[in-house]
Amino acid sequence: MYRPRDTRRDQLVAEVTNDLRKYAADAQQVGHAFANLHGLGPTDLHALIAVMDAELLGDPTTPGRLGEQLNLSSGSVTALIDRLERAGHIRRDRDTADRRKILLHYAEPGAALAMEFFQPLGRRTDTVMADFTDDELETVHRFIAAMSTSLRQHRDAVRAARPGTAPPR
Amino acid sequence: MYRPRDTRRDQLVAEVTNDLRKYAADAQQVGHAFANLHGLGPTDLHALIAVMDAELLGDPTTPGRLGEQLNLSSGSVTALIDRLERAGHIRRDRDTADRRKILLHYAEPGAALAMEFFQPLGRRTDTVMADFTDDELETVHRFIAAMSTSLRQHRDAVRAARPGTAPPR
DNA sequence: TCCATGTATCTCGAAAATCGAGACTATCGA
DNA sequence: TCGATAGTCTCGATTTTCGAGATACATGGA
Repeated sequence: MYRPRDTRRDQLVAEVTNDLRKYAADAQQVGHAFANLHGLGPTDLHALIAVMDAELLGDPTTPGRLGEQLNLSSGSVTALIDRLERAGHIRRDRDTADRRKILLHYAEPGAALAMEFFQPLGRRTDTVMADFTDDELETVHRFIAAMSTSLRQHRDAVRAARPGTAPPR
Repeated sequence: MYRPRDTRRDQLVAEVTNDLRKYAADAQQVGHAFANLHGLGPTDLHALIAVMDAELLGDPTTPGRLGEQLNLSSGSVTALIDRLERAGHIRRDRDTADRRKILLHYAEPGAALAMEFFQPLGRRTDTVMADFTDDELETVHRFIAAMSTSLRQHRDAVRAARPGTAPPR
């Protein structure tokens, strides 16, 4: 079978694949920088992001869900939350509806630090986006969203094949 | 000053920003799935990715560089490499040019597992890319590369602002 | 050549994070 | 009300990481 190589198409696919890997690595580095600045371990960083994400979506996490996301045992989650609460990054609130649950909220000292850290980054990314037309951003949106979907499908397929890990909820 | 809200533009920017965050989170989940499948901790996973990346670029890492990337002390790096070597994922080779250095290579049992895991994902992403024209992929490439650059600039700016070492955990 | 200095990795004891089974409390359905 | 279940926490054991030396090789100058 004939497989054309070195076409523009091949090169583009390779470049985009590479871009994605590099982007993920760079994002991680930025996270690391933030964590180091505030004396946080890698787990603490991921936890903060998860808590913030959930709160932005209007659906605060609980220790249980956090543990699933980060693949931590319940004991580790308790220790983790203790740490973050002691450091002033998050706050525990009991759910008024189901009083077994604890809702995790971003607390003030930490939120302010995060703002200070990420605001300059936001300005940079705004500048980048200014170089793209609406239609181009639409294309980017379509692409990344589709890639995300692929990732999730792959993850679910893998989990289904080996029922060792927690299935999706 | 008048700031238009809810324009298509605003919505696009918000969507893309959200896409990027979600993509990073999904990629992380996939990594987690792989790690769980093979009994690897989060550090081990990052280390494997770094080793593989470096090798693909034709410039194998060393324990020292790995420690910098993962923010690990030299002692932890040694333990980490011991672990991965014992599990058959990587291999130590002494550099013939500078015999103080150790070059880290992907070893066979681990490489095969990674292939098996990621090949289906590659097929999925190929399918996604097939839905985009060359020009669209070019746009995506330009966008992600520019975003990566922003991330690195931000990271460097932050590092420059706070020289010296990270505060203690 | 020889020595001083610097770089790269490893050793080892102490500290920290994580695990996992069990306890405790709250909720929900019968 | 009672039993089953869900969500979180406690605590001892295990794993991972830290960080200060120790060791080995490299490099440059006297």
